[in-house]
Parts: sequence; structure tokens; C-alpha cells
Amino acid sequence: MIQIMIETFFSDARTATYAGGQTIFHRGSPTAWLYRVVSGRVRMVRGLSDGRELTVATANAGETFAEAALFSDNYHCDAIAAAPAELQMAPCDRIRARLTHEPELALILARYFAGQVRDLRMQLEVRTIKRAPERVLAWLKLHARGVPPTVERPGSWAKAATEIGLSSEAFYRALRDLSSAHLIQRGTRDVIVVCENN
Amino acid sequence: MIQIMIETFFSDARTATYAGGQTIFHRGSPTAWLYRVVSGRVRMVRGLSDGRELTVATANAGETFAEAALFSDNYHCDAIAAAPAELQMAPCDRIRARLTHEPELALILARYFAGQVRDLRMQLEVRTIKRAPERVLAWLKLHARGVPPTVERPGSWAKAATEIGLSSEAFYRALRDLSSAHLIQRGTRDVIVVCENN
DNA sequence: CGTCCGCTTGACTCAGATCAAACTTGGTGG
DNA sequence: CCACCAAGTTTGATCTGAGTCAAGCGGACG
Repeated sequence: MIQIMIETFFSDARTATYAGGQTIFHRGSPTAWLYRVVSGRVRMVRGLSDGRELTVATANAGETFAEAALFSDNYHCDAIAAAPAELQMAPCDRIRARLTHEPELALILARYFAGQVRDLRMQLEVRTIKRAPERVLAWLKLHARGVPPTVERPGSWAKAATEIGLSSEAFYRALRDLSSAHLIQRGTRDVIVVCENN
Repeated sequence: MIQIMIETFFSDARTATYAGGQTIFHRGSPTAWLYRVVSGRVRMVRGLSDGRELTVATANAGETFAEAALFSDNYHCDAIAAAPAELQMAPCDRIRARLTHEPELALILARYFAGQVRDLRMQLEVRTIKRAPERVLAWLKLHARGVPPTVERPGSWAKAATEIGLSSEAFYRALRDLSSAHLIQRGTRDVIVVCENN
């Protein structure tokens, strides 16, 4: 995310550590902190009525999460440490005060949210692809970085599967099919996207 | 959307009219205008590689669209008039200039985008529901307004079906099932959500 | 060394997509 | 006012592919 904003917001932040699987905040609880991941990984999930859960976002080291808390009285999803995580916490009310007095911060924040909207729309687009292999390939392309385009394993692929709305079995089968079709190359902890069309 | 922002942005807007089905802008073309719908309806769609299309958002009378254009060089989806539409157009570059000079506008915009993020996440949540009737019911609850909670027909239900990732047939079948289960009541051009649990 | 978790594969089931066909509705023009 | 047409709606039959259950493999870690 945008570095200037991070540094200004977290200049006077507290730090906290969480064990893997531990809940950082619950959906519905009043917003108090804006977070940044120093190390580890945090998943934003929404529990569904049937007991399953949906990963709506994942924050890796260096990234912030719960920015929407700045404009809401309650968190609107759960945050769970996907691995032992060290977090910085900046108080929401102080940031809100600064946003009104330092206008350039608000513009940076608006730009950040605009990017989020674009990302979420792309995620929605991926969801409309019915065939699992094509869906997974589209998701991989979306997340590939570097040359050659590579996707690092996000903790476990099974967790990623929930992010694209597939069962873990269907996800693994899709990886196998894509690999045997030479559209991707699988490493031990990453995947290289071979095809570059479309 | 937030009225103050609308009025300030569109105080010096041009107007244009489009026929139903006409394209307002294409994905990839350079951003020039922020739009507001005066009358009619506009669908934001992304063409998929297999020829189908995804409705990522729908703007009704009074609503704005293409706000993300303010922070991007290119539109990232197509805008198509779903019906004969009258639109206001505000030039992006002028708005950008005002955002830097009038800080309170940036804050309003950030708040607006934060709301969009929340809505998109809810849409993603709806998409994770596999059974069509439950999925449609969740979508209806999300869009119901007033007492009793009512959803007006968005042009045609078939268009709405693409928004939730169902074929039109599956959508109509879901409406029938929900209706016969007395969870909704169908009118000629609206649907009343009867159940209020969950 | 044993256990847990992630990964992998197979068999079966079922719900949604698809294809096909009728019906309704609204609008247009004669 | 009515014939006609287009688009939206409704229902049925069939197919397909992802979900689910089940079982086995492998590495990490205590």
C-alpha cells in the first residue's frame, strides 16, 4: 500500500503479537484500531450461516488492513492470524482527527480505496468463471508478480481455494490439469504462470 | 451517494443522452468524465473471454458511476445504457484539481469508496452461497428497501441474474421456489421479502 | 516415533448450465 | 383496434462438472 500513508499513520503505533489461528477482532465489534502486518499473515473472513467461511482479503507482511474501520463504527468481518503474526496498531480516532486536518492524507486514502474497489471487482469477475481450471488460472494471473510471472504459495493452497470459491479438492485438481496442460509450472512453494495470452 | 459531493462535482456538468444498449465508454479508453444518471439505467460490464459478460455494477437514476476514473488513466470496464438514459458528465481533470484544493471533498470521496468496498465484499459473500434459492434470497435481502422490504425489478430479472452469477433460468426457478415456500411474494414489477430471519 | 496437517486421487451425487419449446407482455405500426 | 414482433418469462429434459465423502500419501514437528 501507499508508503507515505503507512508511515504517517503508524508513527505512534503500538505493537501486538498473535498466535496462528487467533482472532484479532470480530465482526460487529466497535472499531478501535487500524492494523499493519509486520510479520506473518492475517486473513479477513466472514462466517456464513452454513458454518463455512469466506476469505474476503489477506494481508501479508507490510500491508495494512481494516482501513474501512476509519469510516465505520463496527468491523464488518473477522480478522484471524493465519500464522504467528506481529502487528502494529494505530488508533482510529486519532487517524480520523488527522484526516480532517491534513487533507492530503484523505486524498491518499481515497486513492487506496479506489484501488480496493478495482481489485474486488476483479475478484468478482474471477468468480463468474465456472470451469475450475480457467477460474484458477485467471486468479493466478491476477496474483502473479515478477518475471516469469510467479505466485507464491499463500500459506496453504487450500486457504487460497476458499478465496476463489472452490473446494480444496477442486482447486488441487485444477492445478494438476493446468500443470499437465503446460499452462503453469508447479514448484514446491510457488507456481509459475507459463501462458501469457488473454 | 453523498449529495454534497454530487452537487459540487456536477455544478458545471454537461448532459448527454444515450439510447438503450448504446455504449457510453469502453474498457481501456482514457478517463475523461465522471457521470451521473439523470434518468434511465447504466450497467457497468466486463466482457469475458468466452463472450459472456459480467455486470459489476448498475447505476440508477440519481447515482454516479465511474468514480474510480478519478484515480486511473483508463476506464476498467464498459458502461452500457440498459435503457434510454440521460447523463450528466463532469470533467475528471477539473475534479482532480478541486480534490487537491478542497480537502473536505477528498474525505467525502474516501468515505464513499469505503462504502463501495463494503458493498462489493457483500456481493462476494453472496457469490459463495451455492444453492440458487438461498443465493437469490440473500441478494434480495441485500437490495430490499422500505417496509415491507421490497425489491423493484431492475429492468428485467434476467439482467439481475448475471449480477449474482446465475443463468436466467436458474434465477427464475429460484424465484418460483422461494415464492412457493412463502419466503417472498412476487408482484408484477417487484418482489417483497417476507422472511426476516438471519 | 507418532501425530497432525496439507496434499492427492478416486467414486459418486446432485444442482446448475444448457438446449429446447411454449407462453406472456409490451410496444409498434397498419 | 388488432396483427404482429421482440424481449422477457416459464417450464421440461438432459448433461456436465464441482461438491462431497473416503482413503491414502508425505513432510513437519513435537
